[in-house]
Amino acid sequence: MSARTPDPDIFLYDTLQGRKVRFVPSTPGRVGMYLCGPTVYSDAHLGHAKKEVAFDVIRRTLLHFGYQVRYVTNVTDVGHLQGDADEGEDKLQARARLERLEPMEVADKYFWSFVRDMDALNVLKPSINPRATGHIPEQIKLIEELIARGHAYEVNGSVYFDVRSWPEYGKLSGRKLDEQAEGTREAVREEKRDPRDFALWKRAEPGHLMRWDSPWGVGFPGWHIECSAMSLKYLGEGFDIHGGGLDLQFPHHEAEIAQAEAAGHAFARYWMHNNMLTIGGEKMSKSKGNFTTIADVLSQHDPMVVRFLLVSSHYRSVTEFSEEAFQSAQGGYRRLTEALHEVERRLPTAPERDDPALREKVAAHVQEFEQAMRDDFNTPRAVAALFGLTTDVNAALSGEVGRPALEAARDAYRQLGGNVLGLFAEGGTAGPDDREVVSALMDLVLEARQNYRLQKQYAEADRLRDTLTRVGVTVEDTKDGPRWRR
RNA sequence: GGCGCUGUAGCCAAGUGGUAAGGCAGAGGUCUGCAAAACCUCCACCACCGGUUCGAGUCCGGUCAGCGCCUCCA
Repeated sequence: MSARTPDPDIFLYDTLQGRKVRFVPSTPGRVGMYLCGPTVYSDAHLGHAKKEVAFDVIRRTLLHFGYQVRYVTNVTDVGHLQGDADEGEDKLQARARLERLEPMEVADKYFWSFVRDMDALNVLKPSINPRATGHIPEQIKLIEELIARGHAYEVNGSVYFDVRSWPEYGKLSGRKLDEQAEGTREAVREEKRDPRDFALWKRAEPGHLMRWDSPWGVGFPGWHIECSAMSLKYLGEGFDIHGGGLDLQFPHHEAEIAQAEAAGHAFARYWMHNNMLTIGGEKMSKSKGNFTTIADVLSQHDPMVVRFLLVSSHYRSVTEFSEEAFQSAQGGYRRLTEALHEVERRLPTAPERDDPALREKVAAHVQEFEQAMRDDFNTPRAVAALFGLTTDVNAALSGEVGRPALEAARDAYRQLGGNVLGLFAEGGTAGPDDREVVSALMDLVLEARQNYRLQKQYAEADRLRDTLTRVGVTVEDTKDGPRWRR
């Protein structure tokens, strides 16, 4: 499947056009994707996980359908202020003071924390992972281009984008250029020609730690400019897909487009936005304080189950997170893995006989899955296809199944559930040595229990099983002998 | 207030006008020493009220409820 020609029939919802459109990359067979990454000043929460997994699945789907994908996602390690206008500390600096660290130590700490979370969730590493602080010259250059073209102006060492000079401002979010931005502080509003103008560069006040030289004096870049500069640098003019959270649509993405296009650069051709993750019906967010960090969740739950939960709803739908939803995901996920493991357990000793009926059913479910993913990456329908596959596979497994059909089933699980949805990462904290020891011990215990059972000493047999149950090991008696799992 | 989205079974969640996918939980059955897993069967007046249509969860209008963005937020 990896050598197939790129699939021409992928449809995705483009926020810019407000509808589902056929996806046609600018260069046949290749896709350039940019995703707005985290600001690394605190631990990532489940909302970030939803975004990262959503776009990871999109990337994996494109790979599955034969595209070569360059996936760029940034790290925002410049602390931005509370809005364009505020003075005082930025978020990184505030955190640094709290933790008695340098701002860049904070950035580094939470960057690596983010990397760990993503690894656990089986999110593929980005092709390129640029940091904002490493691209100050690129940002300055873009700002200079904007000034040269008359779309930006400098005031007191700060540079603002001139919204009124760019009529297309608002095209992504569908906002009219009526009066907005009432909340901007007076002092800064006076610097702006229009309250909706946004900062490209801010002069650094005396206490501000993160500062760089620029043509306009010592300062730091505005929030939006980094993404325009870095996406263009690594993906080129008119790259294919730009993604991010729905809450970034305005003003962040709107500003990104305006900056890039007003400077004369063709920008992203398709815009994709994931919806929010909610808890108790409300958006999980740092400012609301109703968040659960990824690390917290992973200390309690299997990361693959977390991923399964996220993938069980569509990326453009709100995902409700609750303990009950999680329990449900756990049950469903186990159903899939049990079937896959049974298929793989049988494979080495399977007869050569062909089972065309099962093979055809497997192929039909593969079709359903791919069709669902082609239709704006409809993961819930794709997951349903995996369950359909599982029902047919389990039914067949009640008898003897030949190797060709088992291989077809295994490939379906591995390629679709594994490669595309990313659900079957080989996790486990126990090292290979531990696993070997555990396996040997379990063989001994189960053998002992079988002896009790054969002698009808069920009390003893159950005592062994109960003890194992207490430590989280489930024992199952099957026609072929006992099995265990944890 | 402006713009936008959503309301589908106890819970989660799909749904391209033609008598409601899937999962979890639940009920009954098969299998089993008992269990577990698996399999079979059962389980929805699609928020409400109108309208369009031969036919609407799906289109249009209205009502109610909730949510998001407009300020940092994935």
